[in-house]
Amino acid sequence: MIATRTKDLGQAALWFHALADETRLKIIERLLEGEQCVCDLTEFLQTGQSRLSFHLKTLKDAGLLKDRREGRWIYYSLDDDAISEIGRWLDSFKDKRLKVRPAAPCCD
Amino acid sequence: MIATRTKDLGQAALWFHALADETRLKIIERLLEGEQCVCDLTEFLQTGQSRLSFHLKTLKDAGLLKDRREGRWIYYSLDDDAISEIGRWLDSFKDKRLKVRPAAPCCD
DNA sequence: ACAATGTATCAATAAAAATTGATTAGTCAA
DNA sequence: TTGACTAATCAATTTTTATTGATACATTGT
Repeated sequence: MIATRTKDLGQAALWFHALADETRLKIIERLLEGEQCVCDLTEFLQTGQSRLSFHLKTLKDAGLLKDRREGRWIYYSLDDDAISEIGRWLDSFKDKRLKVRPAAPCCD
Repeated sequence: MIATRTKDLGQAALWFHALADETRLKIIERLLEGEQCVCDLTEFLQTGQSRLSFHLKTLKDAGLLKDRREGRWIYYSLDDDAISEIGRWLDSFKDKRLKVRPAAPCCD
């Protein structure tokens, strides 16, 4: 269904946009090791608090991260559901790759 | 090695940026079916020639597409090498996911 | 209640990316 | 050679994102 596919593409575009930044990829790479509090990430990334907060929000809004407060600290972690969804989406993409159609001539 | 990893992240960010747009994803989805000439893509996407050309260039610059001229037409296709590279990169990412470290307390 | 700490949010600005229309550059056919 | 056609590129503008510094909010310890 066109509508569904379009919606999927929109969602995928959001995911990819969130991933299209080196700082955010560093965050994710770090979170692969497990949950981290913002203060640790700040130190790890050597960046301003406000800037980090912005990127964390970007990732969270894209559904890639979860956060949880514990006392004054906030811990971020990867959202495993989203990660799997992305994996599934990419697989479905790969599937389409398989059915190659005969070369089309062009423009008519 | 840090330097290498950083370079990889930079490359990945470029890939993801190219993928972070619904129009470009539509192009790729279409190219999964095989090589297409620009005129076909124009019709398929129902968009302006200049705009399409911009997005094709974006994808090509990211190394995701190849093009080839045949007479007055230019055909675009997916660059399989790049696609595999992305796949491998994602797999290496997944691998890191496996070695989960014990939960760190926080900030000291 | 107050001060200190960790983090989000806001407002202003800067930087990057996308859109549009016009122009240019190849290719073909008459 | 001219004209028609396909597609890239350019310039101007608009839109979107990112950065920075300031401020606000929640939590904790005193």
